Amino acid sequence: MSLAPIGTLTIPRMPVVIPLRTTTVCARCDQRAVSVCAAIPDEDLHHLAAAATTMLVPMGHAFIGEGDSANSFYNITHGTARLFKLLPDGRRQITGFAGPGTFLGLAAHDTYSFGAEALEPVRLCRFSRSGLTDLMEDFPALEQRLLQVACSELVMAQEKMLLLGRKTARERLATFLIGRVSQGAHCPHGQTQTTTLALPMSRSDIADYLGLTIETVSRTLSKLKAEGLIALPNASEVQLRDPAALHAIASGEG
Amino acid sequence: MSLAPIGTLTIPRMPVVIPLRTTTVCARCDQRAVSVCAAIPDEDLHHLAAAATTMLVPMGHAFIGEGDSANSFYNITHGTARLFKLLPDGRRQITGFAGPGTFLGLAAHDTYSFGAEALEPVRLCRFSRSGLTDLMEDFPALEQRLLQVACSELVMAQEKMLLLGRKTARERLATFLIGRVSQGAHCPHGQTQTTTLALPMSRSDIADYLGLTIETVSRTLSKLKAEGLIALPNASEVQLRDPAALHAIASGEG
DNA sequence: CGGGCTCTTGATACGCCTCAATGCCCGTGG
DNA sequence: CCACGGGCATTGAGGCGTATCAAGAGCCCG
Repeated sequence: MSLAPIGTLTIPRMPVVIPLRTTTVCARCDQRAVSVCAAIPDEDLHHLAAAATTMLVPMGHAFIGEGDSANSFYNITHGTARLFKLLPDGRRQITGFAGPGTFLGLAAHDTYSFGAEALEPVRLCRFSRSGLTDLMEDFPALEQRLLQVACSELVMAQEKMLLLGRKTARERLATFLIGRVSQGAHCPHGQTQTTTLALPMSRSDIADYLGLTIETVSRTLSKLKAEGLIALPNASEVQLRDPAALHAIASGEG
Repeated sequence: MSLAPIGTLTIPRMPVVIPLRTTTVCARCDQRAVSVCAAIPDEDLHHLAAAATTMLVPMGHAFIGEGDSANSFYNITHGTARLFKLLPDGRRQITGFAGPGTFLGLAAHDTYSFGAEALEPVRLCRFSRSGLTDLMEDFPALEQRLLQVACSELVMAQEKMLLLGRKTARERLATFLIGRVSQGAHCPHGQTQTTTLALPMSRSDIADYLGLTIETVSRTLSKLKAEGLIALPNASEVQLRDPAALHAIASGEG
């Protein structure tokens, strides 16, 4: 198997996705309500299931390669993936983290303009390009839904441009943390008043997401901690002690 | 009229668009072939014309306000506009320059997530939200076209994130110049071998587009000029003396 | 309990920003 | 037609924020 160096890590190249079974059960999918699949009415679910294939991607493995021909679309049902673009010398920009309910593949013409790797073990539904096209013809609501999704992505992309082009490291981290809350990254055992949220990604991922280095991410988080705005129980968890203040910083008023 | 300070300039707020006439002639529109309107067949053009209103926006004036309720969609037929987002303290990120054929308004939910101002005198077609919705119901091809446009915008947005997050000033300028070529910003009187392209935007606009300052933009252009990669006949024109080298720099190999 | 990893922290360097002055272009008015 | 003035662009000097280089701390897992 060929290996592609990503920072200090080597990520196995495709094909690495593991087909689980060809009969996908959409009726029992707990992500259907929040995903594009909600556009298909209950009585027609068998059409959807026929077009989809459930797959499992091991942690750390790629399932979309930047530049590969875009033959498939994906819908994540479990786990988180990082989406990214690379420069020839290895510089990486993570364009987003895709969690359950996320539809992937819109940002593609003939080839994918981004890569995708599983941050955690990822389960997803795969649709062939032709299969999805057929579905869209039969269910116009699906196409409307995809347009909504694309518009929503576009709004987030512009927000991200503002962050990368004009915000300071401190503002970027605050924006990232506040954004995680609205994305529903709450920690399962978060019981207290203060919002506890999970960071399934490494500092390196956060850095490449925010256009910074791991050192700056670490330093900035430490500073926010010293100021009492956040707490860091461990490297993969953050407690927001003062969400209002963080929000102010994120929007450029801090 | 209320004024909003943008840098050293004051931009008149809406309403500033000037309705030209209610009867829009789509059949004679020279932008139809390249715009979303191409999705409407010739024999149904009267439906399109009925839904559209032609408008003229004076140079420097705003026609979309960030945060305004998104009641309209626009299709630019002449001139160039800048699209941008602002931070409370005035920091600005220009997300894109919209030229003839560009469809505007996709990146909107209930309110616009960006502002738009005419860089040059701009002529555009305005569609009401309901009017466009009706058109999409009658002409599914229009919705497909909008989805294509959205996907294309998404690809460009991700490219821009890579630029803002990971490229140097030199690489950003090279990317900008090369990008202008493919956007067809060739100078009308560009007759020589070397590509001459027009820069209708100010250095300030370029800086806010690339996440830099005007000084860095100016310095970097001067350096590229000193190296013989470009020529600067005047402030609003650039000649690409070595497009190949610029392309290499833009993609991170320079 | 050790090895290897990520994360953190420190010292220094560099690229871009900020502040400031000069130059250029172009429209205006004498 | 040319002198003047204002705005934008260019160029220079210095400072700041983040990157880079380097070392140590914490954590996970065998």
